[in-house]
Amino acid sequence: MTIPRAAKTQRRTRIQEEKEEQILEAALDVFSVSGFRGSTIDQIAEVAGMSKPNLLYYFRTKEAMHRALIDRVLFTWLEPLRAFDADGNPESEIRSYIRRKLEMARDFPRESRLFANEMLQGAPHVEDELKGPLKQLVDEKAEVIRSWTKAGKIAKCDPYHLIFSIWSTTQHYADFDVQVRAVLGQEHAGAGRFEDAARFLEQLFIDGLKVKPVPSAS
Amino acid sequence: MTIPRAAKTQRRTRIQEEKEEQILEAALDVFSVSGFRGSTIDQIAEVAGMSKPNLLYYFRTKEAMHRALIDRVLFTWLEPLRAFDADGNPESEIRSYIRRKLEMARDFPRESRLFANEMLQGAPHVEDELKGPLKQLVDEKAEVIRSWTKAGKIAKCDPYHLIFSIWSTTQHYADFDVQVRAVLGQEHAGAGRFEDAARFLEQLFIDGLKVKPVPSAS
DNA sequence: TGTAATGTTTACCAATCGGTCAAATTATCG
DNA sequence: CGATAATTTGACCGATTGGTAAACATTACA
Repeated sequence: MTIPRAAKTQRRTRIQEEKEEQILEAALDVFSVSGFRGSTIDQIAEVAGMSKPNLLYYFRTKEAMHRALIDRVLFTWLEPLRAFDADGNPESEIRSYIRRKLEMARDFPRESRLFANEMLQGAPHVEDELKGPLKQLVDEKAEVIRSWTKAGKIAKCDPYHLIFSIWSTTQHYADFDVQVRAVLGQEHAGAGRFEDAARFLEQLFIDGLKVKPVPSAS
Repeated sequence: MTIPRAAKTQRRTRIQEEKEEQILEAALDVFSVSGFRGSTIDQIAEVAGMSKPNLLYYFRTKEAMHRALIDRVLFTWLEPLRAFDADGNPESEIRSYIRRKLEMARDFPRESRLFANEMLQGAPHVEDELKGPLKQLVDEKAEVIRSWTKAGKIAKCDPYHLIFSIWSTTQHYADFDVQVRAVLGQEHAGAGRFEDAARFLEQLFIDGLKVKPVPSAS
């Protein structure tokens, strides 16, 4: 037998793991910038440093590569939300969630852009994951937040939109990095930018969610 | 003379205006979903309901079409920020800025996605506009906000990151519309979604920016 | 109306696209 | 070692890409 396609093998060899890793790494580079339609196998092959047919030996189609990449990244991407603890102190939980999301935007901007690209295109490849596992996780955490508002631990607010606003503000620093850099210019460049953003967002969300004193008569 | 290209004409005819409008409308449809690289002239031609060479009669290249589209959209897109009034009441200015941005995300989601796509790709076609006119406008408005914080009218905060967070939270509802829909599901669907988002964001930013009472001794 | 400028389309081009194939090369293991 | 399976690649395929040439159709206007 000449072609026992890598995907069909029972045990994955050392070479398979290495090469698949190498390919997905390159694919992340390319897909995260140009999206699915705008990326070509040749680009990925060049970045990966291997021939195009070699890529297609490990992933049968461009779509299979994209699929595998999204699946792998989606799990780790939701890690911070999963860590959200119902029993913790609301203020510190929200604070550390923002921190973690912001760190991910800083340390894994390509992953953030990969998803952003997918969303912009209407999520043709991941709509099921959104409506399934993602929605389920968010529903669960939204319930936690709602219990906090009902207990008077934080201000009354829509938990879903709270989550959306944390997602958007933090991921903005990865997805719109060019714009952020252009607007801030050289004067605010460097490592300080991350700390500035963290400080601002923590202040905004913590103060914005503090329980308001009931206005007394007069 | 056989080919006095439309672009070279001094006076624009009625047909030129109509067709260019028609083309840019279709281009917005396509570019906003697939980005520059992922979009094809054929797609745009089909949406516009005209032949490919006919498009290229009005815009010499795909890049020229994209360029013209961005230029036209960029101006109106910054309108809400331009309306930001230094002499107004801080709270109501911020509130109405959020409102306006959110309305734009609702009414012009394609324009929002067009920019998002461009940013994700590293803004290869608009970096100059970002570093020039955009930065200048933001610098100006940031100074207004800074004067408000110094006067004690709103809480001390970084004005740039405040603007970023308003941009990201509002545009999120256009750019990540699929995700928002998937997570909220049917129960929160419909027109109410917009009002929910507006209520949440106004609360978050207004309360988050209220001046904090100086903690007195003990 | 005539005619010159403007607008539109069919046919086409070279380059690139996703993907295949068979031959060549390398790793694995008895 | 030998042989079998796993890996890699150059050559290639039909379809699609951005764009052109030139013939054809329509409009504007004297």
